[in-house]
Amino acid sequence: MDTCSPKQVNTMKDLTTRQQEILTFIEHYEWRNGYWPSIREIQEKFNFKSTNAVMGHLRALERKEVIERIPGQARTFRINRPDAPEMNEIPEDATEVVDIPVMGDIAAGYPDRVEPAGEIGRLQVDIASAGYSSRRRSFALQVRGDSMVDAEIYEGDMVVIEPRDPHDGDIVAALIDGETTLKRYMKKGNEPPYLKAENKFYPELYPINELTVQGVAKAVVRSL
Amino acid sequence: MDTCSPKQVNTMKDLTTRQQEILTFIEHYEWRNGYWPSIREIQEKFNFKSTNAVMGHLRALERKEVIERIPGQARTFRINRPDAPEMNEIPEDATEVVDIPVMGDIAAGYPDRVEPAGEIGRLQVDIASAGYSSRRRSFALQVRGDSMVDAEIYEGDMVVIEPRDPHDGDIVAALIDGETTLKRYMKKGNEPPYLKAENKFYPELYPINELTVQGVAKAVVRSL
DNA sequence: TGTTTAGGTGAACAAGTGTCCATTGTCAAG
DNA sequence: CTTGACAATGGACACTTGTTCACCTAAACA
Repeated sequence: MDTCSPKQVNTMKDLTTRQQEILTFIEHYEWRNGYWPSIREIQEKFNFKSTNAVMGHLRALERKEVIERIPGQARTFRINRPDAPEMNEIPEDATEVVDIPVMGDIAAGYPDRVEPAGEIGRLQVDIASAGYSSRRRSFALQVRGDSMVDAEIYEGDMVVIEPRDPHDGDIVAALIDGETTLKRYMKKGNEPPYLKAENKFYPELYPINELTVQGVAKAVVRSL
Repeated sequence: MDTCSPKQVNTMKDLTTRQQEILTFIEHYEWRNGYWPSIREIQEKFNFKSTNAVMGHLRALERKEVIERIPGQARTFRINRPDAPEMNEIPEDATEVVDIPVMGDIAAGYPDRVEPAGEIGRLQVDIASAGYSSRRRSFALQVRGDSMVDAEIYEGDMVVIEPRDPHDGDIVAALIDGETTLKRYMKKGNEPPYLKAENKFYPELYPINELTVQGVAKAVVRSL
């Protein structure tokens, strides 16, 4: 796909060739090893004399929102792949399928406290059709409550959730009053974020803390 | 070696309950976060007062060849799952899964006359979650138009269609004016059946003949 | 000509993190 | 009773690793 065109045509966004190389290495490393590289491993791969060379590129990638990192913690990358194709442009290899556990009884806790046996089923959605970006981590929830009817999500729907930090406008799975419900995540500028129900009969605002948001909704599946 | 105790039946191999818990946590953590936990994060999760409690269990898991680790390196796990399903294949405990072609340009003809090459993608939904009843010949459609907004089905949604005779109240894929749209199939008693758009701005009734109805909608999938 | 941006060097620090030692306790098997 | 596997405490050490500060080069830009 990406042939070496003379122009500075980057695969995604406005990544520099170097930045793209770094990103590719990180992705490949994880693919091969199952865990992420350390800064110094990246340094070594590119024969940098200083770890700060790597740091600079990572900072750039973070600024361009291509990757996410947990400050101070080793080997913790997250890659934001905007390669989730639009509905109409499903690639040829779209048969790639992800197996998603349906966490039915999630209300009492967080996903990582839910026993695997707690699944009420499994949902299989191919990457393209569900807007899947990372093949791990995601799970599905069955919607309880009517807090999102104004966003056309109804009780009983299955929502594919990808655990990641939300951005303004995302629909998120939020733990409120011990129950996981869907809310719209709103964050304007430097103001504190808040959650908003898409139902005119619900209170507009909800309190939010670090533990509230469990993930971002990527797709809806409804049985008729 | 093998102490054939009558009880203590562990999920896999001969893992202790505690070891199984640790393993499960590690797997869950990675599945949720995309990277592996540190020793101290495991310690914290289980309220151990010492990291060495974790070390003991990890050593045991390594000895039993359930996990692998790279000595001295942070957050580098490998999990040997003898039952690990391939990325694309469906685990045994999953409900039956159907592979559905997404027929994008279906308006001009009937589903069974459409070439497989006409697919714009594939959708994989398991039977339970999509209310799938028959695995034959089903296909998916991307909704164009707003004829079903009052039934909470919107433009861009993917609808799983099962070709069969409709019953009263079913949502059907109907060929009207050379385009496939969704309509509600109505048949009361001995009266002739008719189709009804679930949009108050559309005409209520549509003509119907044998060839009009292409199938019955079984599920909706929507990307967010 | 000064300024910005990308890319990089070098060195040092501090927090994150894996590892190890010595000890305690429980419980089932021999 | 002894032995060994399992479980856990407590503290300490040293390597791994992310981070930062100061400084450099080159190209692009206005």
